[in-house]
Amino acid sequence: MDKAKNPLVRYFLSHKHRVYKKGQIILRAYMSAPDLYYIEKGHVQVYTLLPSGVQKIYVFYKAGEIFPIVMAFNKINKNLFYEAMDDVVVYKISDNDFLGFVSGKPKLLLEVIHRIVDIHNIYVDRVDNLEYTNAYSRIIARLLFLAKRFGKQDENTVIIQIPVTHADIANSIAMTRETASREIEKLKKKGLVKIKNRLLVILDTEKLEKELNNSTEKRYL
Amino acid sequence: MDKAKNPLVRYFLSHKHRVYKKGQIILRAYMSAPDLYYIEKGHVQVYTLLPSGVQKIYVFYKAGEIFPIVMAFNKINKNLFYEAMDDVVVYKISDNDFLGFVSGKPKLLLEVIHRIVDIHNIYVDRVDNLEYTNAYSRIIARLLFLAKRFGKQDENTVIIQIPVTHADIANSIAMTRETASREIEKLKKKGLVKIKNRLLVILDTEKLEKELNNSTEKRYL
DNA sequence: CGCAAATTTGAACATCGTCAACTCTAGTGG
DNA sequence: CCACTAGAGTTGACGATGTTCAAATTTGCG
Repeated sequence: MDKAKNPLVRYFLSHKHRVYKKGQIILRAYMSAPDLYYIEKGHVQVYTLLPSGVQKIYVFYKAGEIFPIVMAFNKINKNLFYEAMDDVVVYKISDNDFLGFVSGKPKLLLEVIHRIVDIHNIYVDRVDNLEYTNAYSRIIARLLFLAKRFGKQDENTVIIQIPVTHADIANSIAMTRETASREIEKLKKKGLVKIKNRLLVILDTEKLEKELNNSTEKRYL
Repeated sequence: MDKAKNPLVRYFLSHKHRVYKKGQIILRAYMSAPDLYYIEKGHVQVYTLLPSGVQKIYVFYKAGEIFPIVMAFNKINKNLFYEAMDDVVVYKISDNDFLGFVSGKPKLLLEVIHRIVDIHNIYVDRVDNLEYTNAYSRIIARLLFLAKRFGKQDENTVIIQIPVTHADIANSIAMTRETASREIEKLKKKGLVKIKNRLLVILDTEKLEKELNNSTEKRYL
């Protein structure tokens, strides 16, 4: 997505920017038609808070993405928190401004479609992920997903460039922190992943994919 | 969605219709740009086949819906089967015809957005559903979802008007058929659901929602 | 009526959640 | 530069829950 040439992004960039620090809530969407944000820098996590105080994480967003773009076209409202995961810079516009800007413009509407489809693909992946019934497979699937979405090639390893804790991972795949910890430990011992500078590193993506297939053999093969 | 007034649906209807019987595969999407179908009558289930032969069900579609609309805008391809669940009538157009027809037309593009968002909402629900860690909650959440999407009010009960087996339900929420059976049995004994004409009937939606809250108390309250 | 599909049930076993205690790490301030 | 602290991660024991496999039973359709 070339920012300079993209009218939708340019429209966001023509507004005032805002800066958030790790842990700050950028948006709490509980009513309809919340403002829309373009992420210039950093990562944002979306979660709902269960009565227990446990976070149920839906998605991680990264620079270049717009949220919550689906809500601009949705009647359904959920009580969601959008929280900065590191230093974040966003540009904000109102739901009305956004709809006004794209309305009647086929090219922009097509871009909106593609952006919604991108987010939809993330959810399809989530469903695939959550359908694995054993914790080991779920963790591997999650790591492969994070690598695909946030990974940076570094020689023949992939560094997952997003500051996620074990708790974050666990909260996003219906698992406890302890189990996530234990399963990641297994992967470390097998030489499939490691930690470097507080970031997860996948040492061999192909091997990890094979491990995922093997781990589901009992049930699925 | 008023068919007579809807240009997109009218466009589908101007093509030849096709009829399928229960169990027939309408579409097998494994390459890009598959044809698009408008469902005039009946239900269609989408699944992938795991190496074991087990079905992993993604979605159930009903009359008035278009599939696979997201694929028209997607680079990602999955090996999906679209199978008739009962007598189905569809109208088919090619991916190219579809894109040609909507391109440059803001009103149609907006309708496409809304249709994609509707499907997206189903997946969001799926994720919510799968995040429940105990089988009982997962079953209840699934039944409430099916009731919302396929339910017909009948006095003060809701009949789920789609021919799903226990295996179908189980395959869509990462559970074995046996467990689904046992959990549904619990619900029957509690007088929350029953079977009528091979269809699931929810006797009291509010009570069932309360039951869902109670069943998650330990973990979430 | 008979068959195939769908469902039910039981018992043994594996997995994961729970709880509690402990260790490690990075960042803070003296 | 070190001590302190809060957050993050690790580990073990135990029990609850769901899977597995096998067998019996029910259901609906031709």
